[in-house]
Amino acid sequence: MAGVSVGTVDRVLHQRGRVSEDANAKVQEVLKKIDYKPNLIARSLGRASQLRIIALIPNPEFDGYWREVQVGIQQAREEWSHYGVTVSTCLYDQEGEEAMEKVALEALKNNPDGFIIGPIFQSLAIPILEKLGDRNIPFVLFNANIPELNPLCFIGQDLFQSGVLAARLMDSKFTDEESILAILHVGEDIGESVYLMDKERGFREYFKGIKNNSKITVKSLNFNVPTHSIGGQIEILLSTPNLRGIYVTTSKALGPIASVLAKDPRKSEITLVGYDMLDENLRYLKKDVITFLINQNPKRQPMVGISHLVNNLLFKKQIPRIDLFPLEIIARQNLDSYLASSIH
Amino acid sequence: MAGVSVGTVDRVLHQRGRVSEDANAKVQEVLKKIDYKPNLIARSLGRASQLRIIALIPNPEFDGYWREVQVGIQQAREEWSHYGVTVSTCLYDQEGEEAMEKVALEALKNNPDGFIIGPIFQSLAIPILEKLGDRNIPFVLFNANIPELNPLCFIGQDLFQSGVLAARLMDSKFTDEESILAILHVGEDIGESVYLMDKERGFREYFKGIKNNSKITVKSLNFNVPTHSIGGQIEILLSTPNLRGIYVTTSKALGPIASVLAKDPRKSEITLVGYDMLDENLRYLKKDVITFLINQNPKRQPMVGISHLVNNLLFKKQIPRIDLFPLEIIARQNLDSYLASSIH
DNA sequence: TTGTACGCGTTATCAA
DNA sequence: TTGATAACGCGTACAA
Repeated sequence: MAGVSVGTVDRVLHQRGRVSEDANAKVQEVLKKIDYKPNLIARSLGRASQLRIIALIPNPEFDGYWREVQVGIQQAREEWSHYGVTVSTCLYDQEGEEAMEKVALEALKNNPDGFIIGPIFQSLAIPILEKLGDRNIPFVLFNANIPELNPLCFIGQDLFQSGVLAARLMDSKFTDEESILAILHVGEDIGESVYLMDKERGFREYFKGIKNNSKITVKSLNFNVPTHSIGGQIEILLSTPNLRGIYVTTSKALGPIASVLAKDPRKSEITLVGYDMLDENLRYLKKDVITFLINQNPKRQPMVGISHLVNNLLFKKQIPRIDLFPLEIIARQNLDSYLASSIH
Repeated sequence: MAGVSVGTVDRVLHQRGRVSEDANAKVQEVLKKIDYKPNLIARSLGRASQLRIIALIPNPEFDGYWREVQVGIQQAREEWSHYGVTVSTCLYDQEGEEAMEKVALEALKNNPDGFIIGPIFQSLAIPILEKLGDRNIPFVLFNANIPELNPLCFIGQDLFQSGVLAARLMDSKFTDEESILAILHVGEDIGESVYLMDKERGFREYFKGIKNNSKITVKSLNFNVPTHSIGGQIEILLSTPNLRGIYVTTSKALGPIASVLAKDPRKSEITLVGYDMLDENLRYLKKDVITFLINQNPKRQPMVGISHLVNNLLFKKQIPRIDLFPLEIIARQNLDSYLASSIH
């Protein structure tokens, strides 16, 4: 249309230089006239280059949340395989042979094009992310953010607001009288997990704005012990008079807590709110022991993260710096609709 | 790899016949060995044919719900434009020059490859769908289903369960005492809209299973009048003693109802539950006049519908007969997270 | 500074 | 019944 060859058009499109003013102008004009949009699909066809992505997540052996994450990574792998993208998963342990740093260094040897990382131990993650920064390897974080190390993008949720929402869901008929509400941080080192504090702050904030807030007492507890041995501590908690609600800030150990509560005669008066649609949680949601779950979308977080990486690295698209997921409320009554839906 | 030409492989892949037993076997074997998956991208590149889709929806002039639907169609149009798919929107009125049948017949003249239809008047839609069936033109329905005419696929929600959920969300501290709950069907001819009755049945069902159900009375009302003149009727309703909740079964006219309720001194004791994140609804959700919204995803319904159509017609993929969306609960506290999220 | 030629995986057409 | 070949939109290598 501009009377020049495809080579010239290509040079104009990608500003590779070596184009005369004249040709440039003619091409630009046509581009505008036809509102040219590149066909990203065709682009990926004609490309020789492969994109190698490393997904670095904790070993999900005994953790339903991270097992879901792994499923999401697998789905992303299939989704992008036709574009010449490979995604390798690297699992790390909290310490020992397979510690985060060792695993990451090993992965770096194949010099990959980008990382997607779920960092659960901040202090251990930082040196790695700094190294990636030095070597100019882009990375996307999900689940927990470390904004100072400026990831290409962060995928997660607004944790403060998540706490506010949990509080709202607890504000039921039973919190009308004198009430005690417990916040439970289970199974994570609270020092490492700044993000759990955001949830707690949000939770407390909600009740500041409520009418009968003088009647409500919020207590927070850290249960940093092996999951299977918290039964005793829960029973002590349940003996608290006027206990009306329990907010468990991680998906971990919600099941064990629910199992103890299920046997308590006061279970119908105690609202239990936690996170994520893990099998064990769903069992207790169906029995009305868990009142509400807030879905953190463990499967979609890495999927979207990988999709952002590909869009940026392969298709040179702009991607958001932060992508916060909706805070999905799951009750017994809408659970099936979430399980059945294909868009999930 | 099989020692035959691409032409032969193509014939095997698409079972076009005219292939010798021998060649067929050799190709099949290789396909299995390499776990062949077709590259949909390349397929759409090398295809001459265009796919023409007609979206047939009511004129959204004064209806926020259907305006959202239109936005979704527009997004789908952009999404698929690079695959040689065109989507034309046809609007119909309830009657007159632009009645559903006339518009549909007009659209048929360009013999399109498929339809996506939001049928709001069952009786008017049936003859059209029958004609499509006769002419073997596939169609996807959304919003309301008419299973007898076997659409290629139906996109929507479980309406009975939607009613159950609405009831659950109303079961708050205020329904502890003697309570009256009102179901409002607004702005639709209830005879045409069987689906509203499903919501009502679900709503009533919930309270059958509840402890103090003897104290709860559920009333249903049809407000089939111009939206702007229902103010008076609402005020009469609000004067009902012990009114504790209002469930509006359509997204229409939730705003006007909320605006009346907002001025009522008892607003904090009356739970108002309705549908969809329309601007007007969000205003009242933020003011705590509307307690919960259930999101029907007016934007995504047509998007997914069109995507199913394309996958089936262009890529010959299997698609579900029914695709039910999750029943998303929107409260003031998680509203922003839904508005901000890119995955929505 | 510009143009040509090829390849990506697939479909479609035509000749053998 | 089979195979050769052009085309789709793009990136890239190389020749002019």
